[in-house]
Order: sequence, then structure tokens, then C-alpha cells
Amino acid sequence: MNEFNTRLIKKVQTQSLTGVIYNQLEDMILTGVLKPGERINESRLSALLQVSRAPIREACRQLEKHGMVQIITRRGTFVANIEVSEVKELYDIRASLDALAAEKAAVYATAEDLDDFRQILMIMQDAIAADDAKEYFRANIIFHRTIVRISGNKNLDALIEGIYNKASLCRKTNLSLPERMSISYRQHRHIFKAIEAGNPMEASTQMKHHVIDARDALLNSLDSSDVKRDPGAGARLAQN
Amino acid sequence: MNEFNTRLIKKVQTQSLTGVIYNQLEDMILTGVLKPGERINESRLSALLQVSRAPIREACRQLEKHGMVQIITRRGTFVANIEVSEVKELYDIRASLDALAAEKAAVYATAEDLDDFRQILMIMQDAIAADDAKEYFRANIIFHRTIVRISGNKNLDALIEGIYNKASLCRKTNLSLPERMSISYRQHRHIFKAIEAGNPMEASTQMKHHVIDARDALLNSLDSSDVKRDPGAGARLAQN
DNA sequence: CTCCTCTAAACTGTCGACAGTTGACCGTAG
DNA sequence: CTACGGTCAACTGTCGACAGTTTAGAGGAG
Repeated sequence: MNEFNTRLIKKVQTQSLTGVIYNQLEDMILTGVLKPGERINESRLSALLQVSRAPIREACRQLEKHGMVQIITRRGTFVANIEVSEVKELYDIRASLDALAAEKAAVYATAEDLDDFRQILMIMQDAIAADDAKEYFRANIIFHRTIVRISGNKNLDALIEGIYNKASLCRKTNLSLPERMSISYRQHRHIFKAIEAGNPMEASTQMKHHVIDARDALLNSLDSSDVKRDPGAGARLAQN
Repeated sequence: MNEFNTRLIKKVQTQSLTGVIYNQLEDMILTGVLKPGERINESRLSALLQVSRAPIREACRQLEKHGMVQIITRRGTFVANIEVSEVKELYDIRASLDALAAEKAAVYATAEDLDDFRQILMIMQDAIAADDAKEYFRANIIFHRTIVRISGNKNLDALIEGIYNKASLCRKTNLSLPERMSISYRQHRHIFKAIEAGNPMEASTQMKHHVIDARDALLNSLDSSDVKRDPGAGARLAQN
């Protein structure tokens, strides 16, 4: 493992060591190698990855900025520990922000934007027909990102991504619910219709309802089948 | 100035150098000593403040986390440059988040919480009677923070503060509008009434309206008294 | 046996130094 | 006069070391 890391580091060195370390740590957190609440030992990591502590410290600050760890002065950095109750709160925030995005999108959407939506909705339909939850999930992310993009609010993007990352720390939240695809699709369609009609109020309301609904479905499924492990790790997001 | 800084640093050393540097830089940015777009030179600062570059770097990362600077790899850290158009977007976000807080506050507020509100509203009334804009402004902040606290959503607090900090970078946004105090007070009263009545929907709507209204007043006063940035701004704002 | 105290190991915060990269200035060619 | 290329200074990224603080564990008292 050491040799592999060393090689990897050498290869991408043009991108700054800190960035590489950041990706490694993010991976280790999202895949559960580093468990919530666990402490990240700078010295040990620097020895393991064969780099000095400086880039590791920097990577940790970036992780904190993205909400994935918490840094306590003179105590260390700890992998964020997300309770289910906090996931609930995070979804509330995301619902509000996504609703804002939908509201603005209904104002600014162009004809081409609407075509984009139609295409995404078609992909979703196909995914449902093929019972391909993974594909549907991908399209879902694109749908939401498209709305944020159209809204034109640059800060919204980073904010929502941060919320999303943090919620993802609760690994249980990454399971997909294939049986909800058709419900979700119908809601997406309502949102699209509101945007198409240029109705900000309606778009906002529908979006908020959609996100809260998804959250409740998720939490309910957690209640019923709690101790389930999630092998379908396709939930990792390709960000940017 | 050097001596003063040194003494200050010594005095609070128990609280980590990075924290002291952070406060200094924040001050310098908010007071305009460091101007938007200006680059922060680590070496020069470390010489000026008589500390090594490490704590300065760390302070810069924290500033970035709070949205006050932007760090570009191998280029340096630059004081965030906020356009008026971006302030508009930031207020949109804040309106959504504050509306969420008000919604939840209407659900969770206790009798003591309501008493807190009554007290704050009284302070506002007094400030208006004394024509004390500064005091009113202080009470206003407490009012909003109280709502966020009552909402019980821990992430909301940090998020809103970040938005607020970033908007404050546009120094023009820091002017107070004494003539709006009574309007603002009435709106606060409406929000309080909705929370008191346990009406989340109404509280949310009133809050959103309040923040957007404050924003428009602010931007309008900028339009009339300042350089004409965006001629279409007024028209576009009217639709909100 | 339990609780408190004190000591030592471990770890983070800070430091000064070096190396690689970036941006700018200067000179040359078209 | 302008555009392109090369050289150089400055600055950030990274490194290894030291100091102060925290935590854990050993030892003693109740």
C-alpha cells in the first residue's frame, strides 16, 4: 500500500500534495475506513503517506470546510459524526435551498434549459422502465444540479454541495429506494411543469415538498430496516 | 503598532496564535485596510506580526471557510471581491434560510422564548423612540439569532453567519437606514405574531418577505446615492 | 477496591529553511 | 511598435524540528 501511494503521489504531484491527501482522506471517510468520531492522527498519517505534516494539516482544514471533519484546537481533527436527527435538519436546509433554486429557475429558464429538463426526464423514464435505480439516481443528481445552475446563484452551488456531503457522512443515507422511483419521477415532472410555466411560487413549493418527501421516505426505511449494510456503493457522487 | 500587536499576541497566547491572527485579518478586511481583490502576502505579514507563516496560513484557511477570502493554489489568498449582484444573491439565500428558521421556531418556541421576543421588540421600540439606529441594529441581530436558536437546527447558525459575513464584505451594505426602522419593526412584529400563534407557514412567509424587503431597500439606496452599477437592477428587483 | 495525583508519552501548534512554481520584466525578432 | 521568448525575483508549498498542552496510565491514599 505504501508503494502504491507513493507512486500515486508522484504521478499527480503537479496538482499539489494537499489535493492528493484530501482526496485520499475523503475516500477513507466516505468508504468508512475512517469511522465517524474517529480521530485523524497527523503524525501517523504523515508517516504512512510519506509526507510531512503540513499538507496533511491543510487537507484537514479543507475537509472541515466541506463539513466532513471537525477540528478542535489542541485536541485534533475528528471525522464528523452525523446523527440521524442531524440528517433530518440537513434535509430541511437542502429543501429550502433547492426550493430557492427552483424558484429562480422558473424565472430564468430558457428554451434550451427546458429541453435539457425534457431530456433528463426521459432518461429517468427509461431508467424506471429498465428498473435501473443507479441510472435513475444519476439522472436525479443531474436534474437538481441543472436547476441550481439555471438559478444563476453562484453561492447556492457550493452551499448545497456542502450540505449534501455532510449528509452523505451518515452512510445509511446512501441507500437508494428503487420502489420510490415512480413517485420521485412524478414529483420531478411537477417541478418541471412549474418551471416550464414560469411559475416560481409553484416550482418552489413543489421542490420543497419533493425533498422533504424523499427525506421522510429515507428516514422511514431506516426505522424499519436499521441494521442493514449497504453494498450498493454507487451512491458516491462525481462532483464538480 | 508592532509593540501593540506583540503585547496583544502575548496576552491571548493561551488561545492559539492562529485565532489572534484570524481576528486581526478579519478586522483588517472588514475595516477596509485590506481591500477587496487585494492579495494577502504571507511572508510580509509574518514579518509584520512577528510570527512564522504557519499560523498565518491557518488563519487564511479559516477566513476562506468563512467566505472572506479566496485561496488559489500557488497564487495566493485574495480578499473576496463581492459585487452588488452577488449581494443580491446572498440575500436570497439568507431569506430562504431565515424563513426556514422562522418556520421551525413557530413550531418549537416555548413560553420563555416568546418572552425573549417581547423583550427584544421592546428594546427595538425604545431604540426607535430614541432614534438610535445603532441600538436598533443590535437588537435586530439578536432577534434573528434568537429565531435561529429556537429553530434548533444547529447547522443553520453557521451557514447564516457565513452568508452574513460574506455580504458584509461589500462595505456599502453596512450602512444603516434609520428611516426604515419603523417599517422593519412592524415586520418583526408580524413575524413574532406568527411564531406566537404557532403558525409556521405564516412565520416563514413573513420572514422571507422581511429579508427581501430589507435587501431591496438597501440596494435601492445604493442605486440612488452611488455609482450606477446595473441599470436593470431596480426593475429586476421589483419582481421579488 | 476506588478515587485522586502526578508523571510521562503522544500529539498539536509553531518555527525557520528550502525547493518548485508563478508572474513580471527585459530583450529580441518581426 | 508589437509580439514572443527567456531570465529572474518573489512567493507559496513542503519539510523536519522544537515547545507547550493534553491525555492516559502508574502509583499512592482512603
